[in-house]
Amino acid sequence: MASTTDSSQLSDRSLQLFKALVEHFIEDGTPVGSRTLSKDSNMGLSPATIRNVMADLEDVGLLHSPHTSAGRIPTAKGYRLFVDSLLRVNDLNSSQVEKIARELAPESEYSSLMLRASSMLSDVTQLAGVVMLPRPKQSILQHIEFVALSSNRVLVILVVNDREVQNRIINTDKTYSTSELQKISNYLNELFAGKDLTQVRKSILDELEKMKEKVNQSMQSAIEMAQQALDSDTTKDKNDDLLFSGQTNLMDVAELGAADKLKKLFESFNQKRDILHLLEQAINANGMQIFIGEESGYDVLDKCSVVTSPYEADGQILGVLGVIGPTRMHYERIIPIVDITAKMLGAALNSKN
Amino acid sequence: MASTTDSSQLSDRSLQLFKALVEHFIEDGTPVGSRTLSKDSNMGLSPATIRNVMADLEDVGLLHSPHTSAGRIPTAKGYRLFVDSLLRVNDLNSSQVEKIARELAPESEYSSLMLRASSMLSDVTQLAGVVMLPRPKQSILQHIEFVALSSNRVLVILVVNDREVQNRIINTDKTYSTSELQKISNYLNELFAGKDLTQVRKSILDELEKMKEKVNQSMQSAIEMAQQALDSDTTKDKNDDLLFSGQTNLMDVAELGAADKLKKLFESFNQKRDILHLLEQAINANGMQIFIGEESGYDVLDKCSVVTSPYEADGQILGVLGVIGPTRMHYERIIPIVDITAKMLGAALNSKN
DNA sequence: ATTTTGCACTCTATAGAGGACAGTGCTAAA
DNA sequence: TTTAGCACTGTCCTCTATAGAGTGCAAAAT
Repeated sequence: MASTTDSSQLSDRSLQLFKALVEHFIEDGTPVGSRTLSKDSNMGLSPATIRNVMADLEDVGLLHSPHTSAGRIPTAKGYRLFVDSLLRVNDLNSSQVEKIARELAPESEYSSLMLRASSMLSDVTQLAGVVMLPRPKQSILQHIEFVALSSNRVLVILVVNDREVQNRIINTDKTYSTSELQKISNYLNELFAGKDLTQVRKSILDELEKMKEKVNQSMQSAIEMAQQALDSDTTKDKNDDLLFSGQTNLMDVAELGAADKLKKLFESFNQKRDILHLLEQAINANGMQIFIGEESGYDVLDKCSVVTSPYEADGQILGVLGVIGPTRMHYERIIPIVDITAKMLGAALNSKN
Repeated sequence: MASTTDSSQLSDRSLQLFKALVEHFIEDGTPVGSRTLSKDSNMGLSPATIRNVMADLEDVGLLHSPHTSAGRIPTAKGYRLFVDSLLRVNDLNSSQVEKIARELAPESEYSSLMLRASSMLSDVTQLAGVVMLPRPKQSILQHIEFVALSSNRVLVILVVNDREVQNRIINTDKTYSTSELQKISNYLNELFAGKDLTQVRKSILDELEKMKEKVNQSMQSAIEMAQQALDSDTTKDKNDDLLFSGQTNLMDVAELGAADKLKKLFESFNQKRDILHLLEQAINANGMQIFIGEESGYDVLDKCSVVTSPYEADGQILGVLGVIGPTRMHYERIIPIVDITAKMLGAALNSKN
């Protein structure tokens, strides 16, 4: 078999034709035949010649024929070559850039900013957008506060990592007054503010140990409440850090029209698990990342490509964002959009500090 | 025209046949013909007789023929009659009740409880579930707290209505120390805690007026910060009080298979607006409410029915929940499920106080 | 040696014809 | 009032024929 997987052995002409074919297919969605390509490529080659080249390209696994008398379409491997080596990315026109910049204006609120990024991605690409929220490696406790609710219930508010506010309700054995709670807050803040949550948890255990010796009623209840507060620490639900939007855009993509396929895709959006895994891979690779069809390793993304880019502020990678669409997408348009969105989101977050 | 819209003039026999027809259609999904119905209804009537009755039922607008030689299917009006007068609701088997009770155990956290209610609805009905969160008519400010962030930025935390925590970031003209902020918090809490937010806003304006006379620096900055804090009051995003789940269940409902129709439906789930309006109607009606097809007034819900029930705690109606599915659904099964879910959710919320 | 022409061949998509089928409405008989 | 009989109508399925697109290969042309 001459099917060496190495595409570098292909002639320039072959590659040029291949590129023309992929571009045509992305535009059209129908298999491309030799006659069409002959006209389309403008290289003064007859269909017969093109046929020979195409047969070669099929041998190396870049093309595939749905059936004998159809034209040819790119395989996943073909798309890979196209995207990696052949593609010439569009410049964004300035009105689009402006639109993105406007949507991601730094003055907007944090959570709505992320939401906006996602919906903007889906809007301008007409595909599904996704943003993976920053997941802090450490959780620095900045402030803890207790608010008395009705009988024996206390609302705990934690400010973590300079921005994130968590709250939960704990049940206490007695009813605390506002001033009591304030004393407790003050005490705990003095003790724990600025420390990492895991560290805080450890300290709490230590303190409880000490308690056994010198008994100090108010201090003790403070520590106990802190323990209860951090005990049920949800530290942000793992499922809450993925923001989808524009899924419905995928509903009129013909390739995914199998209904059953689309349903599975939507379900995996809801469960988030698979997509999360994929994006976690993407966050570790530096820079833009493109997963094409089967090669992502997830069946549900069979005929889909995912274009991702990490976004960063202060030189730190915070998360990933991207779009999900059919393998047959306008990469030359999508890629720069994802790229610039990531950069602008980073910039917006940067100016927040 | 003899097409008096009043169905009470129909004979018992007609109604009985009508009921049998609807039941058959709900089971089958295919138009029901006279022959089928003759066997199915077990009334010893020949197809010809049945045909006569069916023609009458069509005249009154309860049935409809897709084309000359198809059987008949119920119209929206037909479903209405069926649901209102003919339907005999199933008893729930105890294992299902148990499952619901387990899912809605009162010990679980508030927000996850609501989420669970929604996903449970979609799970047991295999349709789309929706829960409208309680939207308090008044917002009683219970506690206000300021936390210093980095340079000139202050995190404001509002506790409203005994449970709900809002937070936002404001920019200040100077950097406040923690103790300064605490003083301000204390001052404002004393002044405003327990009052309604709209009332608080008014008071702030009054106070600012007074300021002009007796100048008190610290008080002034406190009031100004409060103003800023409440100014950008999002008071909960209107779009955040609808929880959907199981939308994908609708994807294999054949009636909605028109793809385009399904897309529009999904889009209206995302925008939430229409569904919200519908549920707002449902909250005002007392008790269970069923919207059938076109009669809801929203095109997107063309071939859909929405079964809703308000849920209440402490004798107060808090919100609505329900399921969305094809008009051709098993009402006798769905209705009691929605009903009991609403009751159990209410009970779970009740025991929270 | 490469490219092109010519040609037989293959597969798909589309349209039309025909029949099976389901169900109707109407008339006349029970 | 109900039923039987019957002609009629629309849908759906299957079969067939045909046009069209595209291929691969062999032989001719460059």
